[in-house]
Amino acid sequence: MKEEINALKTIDSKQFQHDLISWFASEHRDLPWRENKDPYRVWVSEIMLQQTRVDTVIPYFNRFMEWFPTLDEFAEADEERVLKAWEGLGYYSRVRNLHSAVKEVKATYGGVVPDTPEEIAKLKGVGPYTAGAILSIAYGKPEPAVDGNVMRVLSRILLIREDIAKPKTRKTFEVAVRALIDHENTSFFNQALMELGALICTPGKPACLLCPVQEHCEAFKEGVQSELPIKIQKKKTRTVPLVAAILTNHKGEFLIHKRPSEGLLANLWEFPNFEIHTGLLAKRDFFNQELKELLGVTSELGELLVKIEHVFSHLVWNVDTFSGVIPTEMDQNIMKKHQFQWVSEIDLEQYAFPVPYQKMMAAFKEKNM
DNA sequence: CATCCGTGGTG
DNA sequence: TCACCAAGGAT
Repeated sequence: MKEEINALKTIDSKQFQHDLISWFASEHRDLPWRENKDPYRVWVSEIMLQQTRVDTVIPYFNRFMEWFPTLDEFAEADEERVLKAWEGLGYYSRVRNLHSAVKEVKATYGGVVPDTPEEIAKLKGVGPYTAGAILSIAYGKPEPAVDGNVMRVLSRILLIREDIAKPKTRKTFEVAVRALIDHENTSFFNQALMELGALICTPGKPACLLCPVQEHCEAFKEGVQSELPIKIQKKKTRTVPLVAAILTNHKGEFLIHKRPSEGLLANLWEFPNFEIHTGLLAKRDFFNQELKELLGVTSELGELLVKIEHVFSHLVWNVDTFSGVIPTEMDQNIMKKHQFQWVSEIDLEQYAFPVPYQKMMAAFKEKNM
């Protein structure tokens, strides 16, 4: 059963384009990635903005462009620096995929971001939204860039009641955008839809009285704007108990561990920690049992340093964190094999740590001050 | 298609 | 306090 978008038959698309783009031209925010149309800058900004607020992205984007001003320079950057640029932003596979894709662009396309849907869609981390965003914003191609904003805005304007949580629903909105998009200004049109969603047509109570396309909006006519979009999703987060320790040696160096290359927080660094799968032992004893089994050494742990609860999108960590020392020498081969390193306090700054471990270190420094 | 993948802001 | 969210993509 194919849903039909009835409102597409009656909407005045030319007038809609004009009202929307005129509003955007005068009311848009001055954001750093809007300084020019450099496809590389557009690309980086779109990846950063995935599931992430504008205010959060701005400082990261500015620093990223200082560190890696051009596509070529980013392609040559080393992995550790790349992860450091993303530290704290979350969804770290975004930047690993971006780095991989940029290297691909340099190698295959001479450093020029491709401008066709077929080529750009092949790049790692570039899905339907990002492909459309780069093509329309940087290259003026009439491609839809359907994100959460666009689905919310158009679900109201066109009275589309499909569940936007379902993957196939995006296709319905792509059809709508193709029917409405201004071929003379694809960049402003797509950005304006998103800007409208961010500033006026917001999730809770949209500011319809300020809306430049109010007269085109079916939901406003019916007074049902707050009921749209339809979105049903379930949420079941499991809680994972962990025990962690900030461990130092006689030189005052810290023991850190590089996480696996796949899965949660891939390739980032952490302090030694273990998931608790038995309640039989005291947490401190459990930690030492696991550490002994893994690295062949025993730590001397102090009192509990801090309890940390960290909420991810799909799970919760409960981490009991200790501080302690490892008084004995450790086998270099075992350390290397399991991706452990001793690093000085100064050198810790070179490594990318996810937020929960930053909290642990903050507590450690507070206590030892 | 459902699940995995971060973080900080908000009512 | 807590559910919901914010310019999604990979598997």
